[in-house]
Amino acid sequence: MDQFDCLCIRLRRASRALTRLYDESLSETGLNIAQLGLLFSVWQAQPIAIKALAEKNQLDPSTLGRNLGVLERRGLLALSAGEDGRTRIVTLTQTGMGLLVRAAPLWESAQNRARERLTADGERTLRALLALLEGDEPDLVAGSRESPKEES
Amino acid sequence: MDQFDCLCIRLRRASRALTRLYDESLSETGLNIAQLGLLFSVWQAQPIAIKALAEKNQLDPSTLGRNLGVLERRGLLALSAGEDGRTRIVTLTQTGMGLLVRAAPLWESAQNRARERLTADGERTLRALLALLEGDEPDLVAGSRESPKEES
DNA sequence: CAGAGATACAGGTATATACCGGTATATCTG
DNA sequence: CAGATATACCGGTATATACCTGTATCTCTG
Repeated sequence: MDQFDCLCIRLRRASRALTRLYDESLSETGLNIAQLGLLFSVWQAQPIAIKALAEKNQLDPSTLGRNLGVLERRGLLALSAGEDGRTRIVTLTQTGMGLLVRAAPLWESAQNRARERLTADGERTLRALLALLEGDEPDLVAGSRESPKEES
Repeated sequence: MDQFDCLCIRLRRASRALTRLYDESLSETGLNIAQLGLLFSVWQAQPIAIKALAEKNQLDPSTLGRNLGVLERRGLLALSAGEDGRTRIVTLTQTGMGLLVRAAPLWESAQNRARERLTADGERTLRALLALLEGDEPDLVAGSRESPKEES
């Protein structure tokens, strides 16, 4: 029972290690992988309210709100009032889009380094397992890539 | 290219989700899964210096130091000076040991819930993949459980 | 043994993360 | 339409995480 043998602890440990790997690749952009993922997510979904973006990313809305604040202060995205007066609408700025483009090859390099640590087969399985853990539709082992849209 | 298709982002998302699952099970103990893992790790390795414990857990030493501080303030573990005047030695207190014992069944319940989301086969593969990501010896696919000791 | 270098930690700063409670706005109901 | 309820967000609080810098201690070298 080395290291607790706790799935969660192991997943957290792997998550930290992998985060360090990606963050290192991204360092020259001043972004970490969490921020890059958020920028990308906004780009995909904009304009989008905080709540919806939080669901899409499985993040607590208040957590997401603060994370967005960091990126807004750097001028990478904009928060504006929605038609529904309660909501705040997130969009990417030109600066944010530019940084996203500039970060892309660095991200790819990190992704490749990560892949080197996984066999191709292992990677496919990992994706399926992560989907399970994330609570997606149990797509397991299926290599079906083009799910047209998440029901969000 | 749903959701960035970034291994790191997906791993982080899964880590958050799984953490919430375990934390929920542990809530009545006032511990989260990170703290429980730390207590367990101390129990296994005590007496141990912060640096060594950090390596064992693949945590930044300063991060670990602060995390230990939280548990020390709750009286769950003790920090004392080592023979080497630079080091601080961590040991579990009686209270800490008691809480560890009390938390065990709750942790097991969480672990079982986590397993329900994974097939048994998937779990074995996940472990192997996590080992890869964590940089352990590439044990992949081997079901060998009893590795006598980590080289730490 | 004295000074140089290495090591272990503490603390500053910043971000990520979650929960809870408060406020503003929207929607529903009588 | 007024009051009740629901929703979206914000800010407080706490913890997790990492990097960088400073300080104390140890070790090595001349």
